[in-house]
Amino acid sequence: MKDDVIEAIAGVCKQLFDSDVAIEIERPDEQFGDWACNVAMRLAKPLGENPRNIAQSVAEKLNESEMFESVGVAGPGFINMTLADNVLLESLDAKQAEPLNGLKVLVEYSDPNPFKPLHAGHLYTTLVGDVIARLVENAGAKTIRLNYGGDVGLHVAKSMWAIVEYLQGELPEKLNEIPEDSRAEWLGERYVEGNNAYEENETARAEIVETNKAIYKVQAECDRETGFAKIYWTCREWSYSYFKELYNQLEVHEFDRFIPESEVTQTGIDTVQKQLQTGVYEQSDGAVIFDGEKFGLHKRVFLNSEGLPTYETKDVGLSLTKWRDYKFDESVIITANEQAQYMEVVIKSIEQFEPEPAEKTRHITHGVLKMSGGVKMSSRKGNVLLAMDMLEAARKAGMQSGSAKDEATVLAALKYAMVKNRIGGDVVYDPEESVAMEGNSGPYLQYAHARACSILGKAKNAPNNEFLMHDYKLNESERSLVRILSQFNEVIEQSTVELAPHHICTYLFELAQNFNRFYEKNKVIGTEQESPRISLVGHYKVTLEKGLSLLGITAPESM
RNA sequence: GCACCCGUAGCUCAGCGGAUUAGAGCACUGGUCUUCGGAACCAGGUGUCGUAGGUUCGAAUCCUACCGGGUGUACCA
Repeated sequence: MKDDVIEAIAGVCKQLFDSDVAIEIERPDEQFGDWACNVAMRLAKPLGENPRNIAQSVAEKLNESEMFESVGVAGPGFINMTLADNVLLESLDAKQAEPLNGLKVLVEYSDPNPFKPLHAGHLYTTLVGDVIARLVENAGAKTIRLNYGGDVGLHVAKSMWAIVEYLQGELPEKLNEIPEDSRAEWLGERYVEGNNAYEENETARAEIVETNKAIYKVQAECDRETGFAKIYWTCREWSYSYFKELYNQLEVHEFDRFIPESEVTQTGIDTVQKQLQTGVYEQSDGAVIFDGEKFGLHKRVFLNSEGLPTYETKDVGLSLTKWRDYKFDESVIITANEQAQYMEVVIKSIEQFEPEPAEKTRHITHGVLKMSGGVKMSSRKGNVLLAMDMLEAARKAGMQSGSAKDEATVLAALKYAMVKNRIGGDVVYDPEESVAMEGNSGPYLQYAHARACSILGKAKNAPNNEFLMHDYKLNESERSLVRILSQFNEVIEQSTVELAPHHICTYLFELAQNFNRFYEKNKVIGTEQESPRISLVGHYKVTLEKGLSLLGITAPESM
């Protein structure tokens, strides 16, 4: 429909002014019509004519078309178009575009580290990533969900050191004493101990550095026999089980692949050493670095003076592993803001010797999740808000308010609160507000859906567009609903292109409000207009459901 | 110091070149009130769009400087 409108305007401009200007149209305020165009202002200069006069002649020409109910001129020279009802109604059946059809897109997100607590930020990044992956998949891409995590490295060493201290030796059998349901918590406590020891105690620090090397050795030798190795593998498994437990509870899409750091480390090291010969990386103070300053970026260490790989090198290994295994068309990586400039350096370095994957990588960064009330979360301290705590906070708020008693509603509340803001800024999470029945919330939308279902359940006939197509004269609130329904595909497309799911939230909320207005004014069941209105309600129901599903939110028929 | 992100109503945010009235939600005040599920609808008003310049027919939106907050800036991630 949008293309038809553009074509019509372009035709008129050609005819009237012999002009080939690119036509752009936008959705204006409802009071101005369905579409608005600013060509007149753009043509004013080249034609040396008053924009309002130009607009006037274009509008007159457009008015001859049956496509429009009316075309007018307003303000400095806007051409405002109101579509004929039947054109608007037909547009509801337009197929959704699949801008990524046939492409292979990797989406990496969540990325928790084994041996470390799953904090609230992981929950946020997981939900954001899940929605982005859904968007990409919906756009027709072959979508591969990746989850990368550090099963080697200093943070693991800190935990392993504290675990061995706790067990009073490399005694894997003593792990059996840890109750199954408190393993994750127990591991989290060990990480905090190890981390504190590393910062406060020099002896411990030295031991942890040794432990770090020992872990690399376990990996290199595929050691599964020594006590130390057994502890490592067991606790690593505990971590992964716990991640999956959280994902299950959040009802996010399954990952196609978990890529542990250990799997890509060697590729990274080999690559960095090879490119050290070519001069991409260079020696400096005993370390191997990439001098990003040549590109206006930072200098970064890739191999430290101990010869061990840093995260940079592992990310090089990860990128090349992705490229080798998938030959993707696009690779999306979702992390917190703090990694923005770091990632630029890593990608810039890869670009020097393997430009294709580097250019096809898109890094999206999000802000920090905060709890309302201003409790900050520091990943270094032990007293952080954990992912499960947040889920619990949502559940508790749901119970207390009585509005979100079941899990479906709690998840809707939590997920919606996480994605309704533009990605990038910090997010302040307020459990009570998220669970609220009023306002811009997940439960509000679920209710708006259930309400429509209730009407549909009472109808004599199933929704059928035939009834709408036969020159049905829409009243004001009906037309308003049709109008916003017709915008769905554009909103999805915009969200997909920008990878900005919050647009969908804004849209769905407006849609639901619009429907509620329609609902107030128009009785459906048992009226003369029952059939066409049922079709309208049916359309609305499907649209809302589709939109929610893109956000990973269920749309129950009743609540 | 340098780099990146952010500063819009009391609070949480959308808008990111256009329409002499800058929008939502929450909170606050009234009303609709036996409704196809009132978890709804309607009506009320708040803003130097961080500050100051600049570009433009037109700026919350683009540019520059400054102020304020956050993050990053070599062996953590």
